[in-house]
Amino acid sequence: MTAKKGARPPAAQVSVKQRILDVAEQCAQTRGFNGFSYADVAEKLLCTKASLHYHFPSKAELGRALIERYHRVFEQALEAIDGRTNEAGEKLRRYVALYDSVMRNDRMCLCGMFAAEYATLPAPMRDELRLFFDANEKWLAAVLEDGRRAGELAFRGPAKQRARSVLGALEGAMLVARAYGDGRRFQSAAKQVLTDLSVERAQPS
Amino acid sequence: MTAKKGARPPAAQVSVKQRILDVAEQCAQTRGFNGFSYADVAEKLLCTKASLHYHFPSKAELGRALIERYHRVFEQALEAIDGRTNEAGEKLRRYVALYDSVMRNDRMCLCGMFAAEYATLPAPMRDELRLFFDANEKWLAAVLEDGRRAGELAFRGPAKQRARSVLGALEGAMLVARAYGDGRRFQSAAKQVLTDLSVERAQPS
DNA sequence: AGGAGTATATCTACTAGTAGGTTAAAGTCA
DNA sequence: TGACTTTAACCTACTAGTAGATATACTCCT
Repeated sequence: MTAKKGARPPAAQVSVKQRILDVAEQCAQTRGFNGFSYADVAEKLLCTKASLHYHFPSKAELGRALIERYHRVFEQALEAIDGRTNEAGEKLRRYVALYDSVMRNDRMCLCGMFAAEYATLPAPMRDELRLFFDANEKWLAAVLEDGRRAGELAFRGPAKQRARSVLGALEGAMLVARAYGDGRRFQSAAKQVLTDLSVERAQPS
Repeated sequence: MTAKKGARPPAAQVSVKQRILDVAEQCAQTRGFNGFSYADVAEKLLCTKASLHYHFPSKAELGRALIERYHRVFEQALEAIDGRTNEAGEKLRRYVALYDSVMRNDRMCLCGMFAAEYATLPAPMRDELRLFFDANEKWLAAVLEDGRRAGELAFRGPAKQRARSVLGALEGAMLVARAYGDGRRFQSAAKQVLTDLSVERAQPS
């Protein structure tokens, strides 16, 4: 342990919470919400369970905070994409790259993982989870609609529905790929999602 | 309980195991492998945990048996499809209907659920799980390849890769749809998967 | 036909370990 | 001093799994 006893400077308060979330997030993304415990996090952080309970009184609150932060960071990434390009195809490629970076860290999307455990989640986590998916679908639908209008993308039906199936396809590709420990499975599926949306459907693979 | 003590006729042995698997399967598909316990199953079956351990000594063995049976039943369903039609598009529609019936029972695909928990599963379950996905991909790839050759389906790249992305898209669509308790989300995504493969891409959705 | 023996199936009662969570005391620092 | 943070020690509930008793039924032997 780096410091065995006592308080840290108040400026460090944020940092401690962040580090707890960092470790809990890694656990949650690899093992699921029901697959890790306060004891697991405490061990990795070299602190006691009680200390964790000080910052996050209940596991439900910890889980809710995990989704909230994940959502926030993701939203910032989407804004960054919007600020970097106006081309729909490029936006989608960068969107997929976000998922790909998760896979490269040997993780599953936090919210995809939690979606599987949905029936066992406390209500606050469920609500927070849907907000994440809603935001993803909203952003995707806007990109798809703009891309179609600009002639950059081609697909049929409402953009909202397309957005949902794109999101589902990416989450599902991660899900299965992880059972094979093979990120290429995800990448291959992701590429097909993009190809299916592009006007010039010509890539041989 | 109908009979509190003692043995049942040997013919009942199979039936008891089946009933245990039935209940455990329902639990696993709704709550995940880490989301239910022997106690949960025992309560629903009106028997004791010890009785369950008699039939399935460890939870790992119970889980393995769950996947094995699920795989077997699924394989039979695929054979039934093969025996009923030779048209690739029709086969795919019936394949999707298998997933849809799972959703209609308010469940997630057993193996999709377990895939999320992959990192926490005992080795025998992991192996059994991959066999299920392998079999699905193999069947799908054959249908896709045949359908393309017959001019019934249109897609680019290796059929095997397409099969994987179709499987992933369906699993992912279930995953997310469950968070909204809305089977139509799955149905809409599934329809798009089929449309993307059909030669006459014309449905307005 | 009547046991004896064996296999099946279940029970009660228990173990060791882990889950999330609480308490009271104490350390640390502005 | 007083707010903040951490700790040791504990609690209750639950986890998978085990031990041993017991009830039933089938089979084989006399």
